[in-house]
Amino acid sequence: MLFAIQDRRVKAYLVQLGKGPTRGRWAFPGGLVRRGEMLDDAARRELQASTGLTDSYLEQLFTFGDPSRDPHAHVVSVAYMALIPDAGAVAGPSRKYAAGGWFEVSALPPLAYDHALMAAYAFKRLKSKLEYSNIAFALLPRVFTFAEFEELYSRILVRPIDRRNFRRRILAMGLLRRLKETRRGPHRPAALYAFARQSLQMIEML
Amino acid sequence: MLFAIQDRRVKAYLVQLGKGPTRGRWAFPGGLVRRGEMLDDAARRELQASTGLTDSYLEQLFTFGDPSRDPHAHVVSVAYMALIPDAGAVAGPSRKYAAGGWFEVSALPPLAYDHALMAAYAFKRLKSKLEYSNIAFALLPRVFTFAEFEELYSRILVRPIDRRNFRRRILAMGLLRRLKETRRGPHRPAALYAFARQSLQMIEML
DNA sequence: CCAAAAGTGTTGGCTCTACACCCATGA
DNA sequence: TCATGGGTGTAGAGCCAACACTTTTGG
Repeated sequence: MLFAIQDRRVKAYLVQLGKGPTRGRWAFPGGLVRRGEMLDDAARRELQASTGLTDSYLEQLFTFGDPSRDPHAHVVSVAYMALIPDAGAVAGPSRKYAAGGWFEVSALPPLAYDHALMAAYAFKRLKSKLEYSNIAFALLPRVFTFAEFEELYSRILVRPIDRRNFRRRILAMGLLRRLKETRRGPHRPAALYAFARQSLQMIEML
Repeated sequence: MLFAIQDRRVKAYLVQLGKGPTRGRWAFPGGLVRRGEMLDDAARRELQASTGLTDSYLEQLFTFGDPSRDPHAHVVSVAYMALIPDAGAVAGPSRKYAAGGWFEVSALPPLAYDHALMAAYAFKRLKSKLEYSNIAFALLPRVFTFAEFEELYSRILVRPIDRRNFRRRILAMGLLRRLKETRRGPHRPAALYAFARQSLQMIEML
């Protein structure tokens, strides 16, 4: 399950299934683990195959094993969540799928199998991890303004955030590094920030 | 992976493997999912087979799929954690295992496969869940004194707890119901408590 | 000079922590 | 009456939430 921010919205990448009874339905990309392969490696390989992405934050979520979840056979799926900073980096679906595209997580189309359940699970995890880790680093570009950072939080947590209190807390926490440069635009220039660490660290946050 | 409190210590139930190259090593009980079986059902069935337990809190933890974790074959294991209030309720190991017993989690014997990793993972999860849910209900009998409740927390969190502050917070939270009865002993009788809910609920706690 | 987004402080209430003594009972 | 564990209150500090105006720039 791949997520990214696009047009200031939280979006998920879905593929359209090409054949079989689920033909035409949308779903998260996935595939089979190979014999002798690590689960994480299999997840990375499938992600690369369906989107072209080679580097991204990847995390095991949950394992779904209801025998009726796939009408074909008893399939056990180990769900992974991947996060990327730029939805545009996705190459497009592999030949395996009829189409691929980004959908707002609050308005996903009907999904095949039990993927709606998976999506709910993933989004819940993302939300809670945002509150006690620096996981946002995986969803933002290397360098960003504080406003972008703040909006990410308000979008994922689905609640308004007090700018002043939020800024104070985050900066006191040392989560971000302030850069010397600013971003110039049609209005007052904004200071640029980067994450102090580009790897996951747990923190007491909100 | 089964955990319980015994003699005021946090303990895990281990079985001794009977045959094969891992003969004599201790491990968590486990087994194969049957075709057409739900994962949770399989976990319950294996728990029942190795301990006789039919009811207990059960939660999926994580899926371990390193192909080298089992020298025999590429086995993917979906780890579950079970919690019970009374270590004495375990019937003893099934014929499948040579022996079974309870071990303090801080002093486990060397474990087969990657089970030490699993144990660390489970204990970490238990610790953190204790802080933001009422999961303790699964580790305590129906009725208990506040001292027992408090000791559970200090044992699992591995830190001392201020009795007065802790009591105030927990009671204010409405997590417990105070019963009319008291437990009489060689000293001042202790008020008895029960959980307000006997099912998992998430709460902002500590 | 206007529009738009960036940036900044203070106060009151509340919560948390630190801390030590009295109580009830059985032996 | 003594030993043992059960039960309770308060004050000071720190934290958090609420709240609106000024600054900087480009057009």
